Amino acid sequence: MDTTLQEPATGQVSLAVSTVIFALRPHPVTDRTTLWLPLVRRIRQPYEGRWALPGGPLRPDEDLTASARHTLERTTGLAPQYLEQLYSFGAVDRSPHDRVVSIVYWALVRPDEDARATDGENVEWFVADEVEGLAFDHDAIVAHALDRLRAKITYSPIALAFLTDEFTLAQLREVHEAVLRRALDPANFRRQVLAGGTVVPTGSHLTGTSHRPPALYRRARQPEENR
Amino acid sequence: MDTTLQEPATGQVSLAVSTVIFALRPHPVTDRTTLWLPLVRRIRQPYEGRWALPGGPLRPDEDLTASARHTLERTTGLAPQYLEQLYSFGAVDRSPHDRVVSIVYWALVRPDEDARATDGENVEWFVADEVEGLAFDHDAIVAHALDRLRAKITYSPIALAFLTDEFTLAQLREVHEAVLRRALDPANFRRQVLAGGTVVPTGSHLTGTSHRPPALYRRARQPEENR
DNA sequence: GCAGTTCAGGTTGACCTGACCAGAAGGTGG
DNA sequence: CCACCTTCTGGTCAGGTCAACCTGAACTGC
Repeated sequence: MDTTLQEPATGQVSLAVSTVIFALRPHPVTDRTTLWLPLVRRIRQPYEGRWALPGGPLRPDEDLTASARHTLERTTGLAPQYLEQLYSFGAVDRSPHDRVVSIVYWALVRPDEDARATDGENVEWFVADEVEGLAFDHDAIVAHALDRLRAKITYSPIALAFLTDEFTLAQLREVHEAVLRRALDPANFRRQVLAGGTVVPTGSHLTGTSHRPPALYRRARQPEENR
Repeated sequence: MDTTLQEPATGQVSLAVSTVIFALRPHPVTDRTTLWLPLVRRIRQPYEGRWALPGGPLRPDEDLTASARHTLERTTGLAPQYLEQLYSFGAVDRSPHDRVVSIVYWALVRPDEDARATDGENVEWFVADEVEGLAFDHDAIVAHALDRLRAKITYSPIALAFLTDEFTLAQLREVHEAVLRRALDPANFRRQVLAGGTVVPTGSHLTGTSHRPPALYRRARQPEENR
């Protein structure tokens, strides 16, 4: 239960659900859009004062995803656009003095939601690739989530979860570039995305730019959502 | 805890570890090698008399993988060649009257081990694609495990976990064909496998066959094992 | 020695990918 | 109004991958 442990359930295994929440924001130094995630400062032993993934104990009347959703609501005030189970961590020594198995979810937050997000108590956002020294085995969990996100964005249209309903191909490409941390050829990217059939043009164009107005796109009827 | 539930821990969430164990055996009708898995007959309510995945409660002093290993030992008497976490299932209504979260692993067993396997009590093997009517949500879990196996065999050398140390490319191809349920071109398969660099020729050949003796291969130094 | 079977390697064409080029279509500043 | 800049959008081209097919090699059994 990591963040809100009450008493050490001696001899018993307790179950927690934690969530790695990703959003895209400009990097404080380079100003390039990068992955951020919210962490919660621990106010109890063990690891008091250290940063940890948001989470809490699983309530008996609550589904796993519902628990992850509550965590998201509590820390960011948001309903996630995308939520998926990541992995379950259960090494006997991952928490001192008690035995905690954590089922970890990961979520993607859209920037428009992110803007109106309200940070909960003791919540602070960090650049995902720069976090370290977290409580428990959460460093490894964050690394695992980053791996999964970077792997999945190459074969799945999850990048759309970072965008609003209408977007330009340049914005979609920017999401990919931020996640993969490398530049992509605009022309090739365009061809691949359109061939995939996951987005369709709306017909209208974005105006007010200081260059040729780009076409707007919308996600196609999503045949399969998750996994 | 699915198989060995003692008392309904009222108001509490209990944690079980179950394992989907795959082995290759000839199909009883077509005689083609296909995927089999062992199931355990439930001797208690709920679902008394129904078949279920082998598993048991997680002990406080036991890692998740260790628990899955014990399950494997108990039901088949074997140490698995390959063991990986599949998914965690935790819907509130997946078990009547009590709340059970199951962390599910999947394992691959080599045929030579399989041959000397001893089936535990109330254990019986079934053709993986034909099981249905299992206890709890185990039908869905088996389907999930099959999906994962079929997806992963296309981009990962896990097929080797179904083979002994030395093998011919035809045997390796037979594993792929059994899992994917379709024939593969021998020449193309050969090229892909050799290009992948996951197997190396031993130099010797298999003799005693009624045709040209095929070369024997061995798995290369495995750089990354799991995941 | 011949038939049958499987191994092992080669060829071909379709397709995908990344790198690159060039015109189109807007705004901006003089 | 016009040169210029930026980005969008479509096209080409070389290299690699993959499936389908073909052919010779090597062994056993009759």
